[in-house]
Amino acid sequence: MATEVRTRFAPSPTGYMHIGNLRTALYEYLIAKSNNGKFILRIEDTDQKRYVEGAVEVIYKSLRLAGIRHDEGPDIGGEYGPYVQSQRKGLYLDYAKKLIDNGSAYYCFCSQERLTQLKDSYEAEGKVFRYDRHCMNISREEAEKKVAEGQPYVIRQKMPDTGTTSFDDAVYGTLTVDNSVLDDQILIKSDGLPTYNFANVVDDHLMEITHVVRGNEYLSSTPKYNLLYQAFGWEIPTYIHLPLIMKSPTEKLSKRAGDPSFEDLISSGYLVEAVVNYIALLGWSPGNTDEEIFTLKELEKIFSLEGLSKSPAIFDINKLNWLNGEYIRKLTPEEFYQAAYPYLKKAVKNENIDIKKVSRLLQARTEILSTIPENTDFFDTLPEYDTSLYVHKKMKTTEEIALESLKQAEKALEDINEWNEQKIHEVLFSLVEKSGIKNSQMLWPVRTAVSGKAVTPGGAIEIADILGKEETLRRINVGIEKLSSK
RNA sequence: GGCCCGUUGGUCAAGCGGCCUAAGACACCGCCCUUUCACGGCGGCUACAGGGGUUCGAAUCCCCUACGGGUCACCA
Repeated sequence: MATEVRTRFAPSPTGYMHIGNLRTALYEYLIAKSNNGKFILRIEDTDQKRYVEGAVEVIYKSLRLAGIRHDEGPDIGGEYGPYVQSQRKGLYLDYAKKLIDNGSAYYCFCSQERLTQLKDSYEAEGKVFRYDRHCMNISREEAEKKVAEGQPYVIRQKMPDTGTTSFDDAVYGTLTVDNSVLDDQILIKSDGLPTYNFANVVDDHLMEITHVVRGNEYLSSTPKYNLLYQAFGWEIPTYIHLPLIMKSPTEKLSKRAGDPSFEDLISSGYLVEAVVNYIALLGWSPGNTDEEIFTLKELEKIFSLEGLSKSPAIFDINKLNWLNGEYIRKLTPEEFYQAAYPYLKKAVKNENIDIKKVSRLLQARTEILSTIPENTDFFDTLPEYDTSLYVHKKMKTTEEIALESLKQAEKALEDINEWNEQKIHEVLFSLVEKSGIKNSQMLWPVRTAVSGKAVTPGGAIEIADILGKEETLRRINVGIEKLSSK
């Protein structure tokens, strides 16, 4: 059997699911699934200084929420565990030693101070920093003696002095760099833990990862990875570097700048499916089709590497809004009601209001759930408004006409026994017919009176129905008084 | 700054040498529907960064320039 495709999402637990990270996870998942492969979750917590309480839970939660299910991971196990790097600590040192054995790495005892000085002097000369290999020629015996004595040390990768290193990337093609720009990077830190770069290579190999998918900020460190694979004699995986997600042409999307995380988007009224769909389209295109609404299941079928783009994509909230609206309209009324309920409850506390009816009015008019309270608060309390609201050119209304219409409406509405949309409709329209005015000359004033707003979800009749007879008449009366006192 | 990558309308993008006087979507603007708003329908607006090649022919290939980004840690 051909080797199974295995991808991995390897976040470091920072307590925050960045949109870019989520997209990386999504693509990794999709690459695996579109090839009937496996998607693995591995936690990269080799930086102890950055440890954040509960951060791993955020990762689980976000992935679960997004519907991105891993086949192996710390929480569910698998044949290649453990899946947390800090729990694999012992293993990296042994691998680093193998590299020392074959001459691809060496011990280094340089102090932070020396390194800092070195860096400063390079900087002063305007040169790029490269470790000066001060420790490279320490003999193996001497080095091991120092280690045995307990001297702090790191292990560095020995880069070739001359020549070039090339690697293939599935989206960027073949890339070549001069070896002279490669720094003898640290593999094992003085705390004994591996650096990200080293742990990554070792774990990806051990976990038989076939496709290494990551953000394009890793593009320039990839030659070092290749050299590491070669030094071990391991098979080089397929590299897939993803273009960045930007907030503007010149700024990255970032937490520090206050850009929303996945959870932020969800809690501000975006639907999970819409967000997932949207980010799938940031940096990837399904190709020659006009379709752009896809479920995760559909994406699992159609995703392909060819659609990956090389250039950065700007996160466009407008398009997300639209897509979210599309998803909202696709919900059944009941599903929408469930989703809208918490937002409705924020604005509409009056028990007499049938929020289910409000919900029905809202579904076609809502793009982001969080806008619901501001659009429905008038059901609870009639806002203060100016009589100029009654004047609308296109509706052909003036304050005089409005006053007259409201007076007629009030009288006619009072006679309704069975208060429902149909009845209200009949009454109001017969009024229109009787007085020979335009529909709008009756309905605009009524809508204005019952809502106190220029824009509302639903029209006069729907709102009156929801408000109930008593409240409707009360509000119409308020309107009459406002207009009469002018 | 060195190295690496990128550049189709405001945004996401199709396009892989002739089908391109360049798709589709979002946004924006207009019209229609309509009791407001929305939904829906119809239409409009804007793009191959610039310059050189290669070729019968270039958005597509090559080079240069400009601009943007990434990266140069005992962070990931």
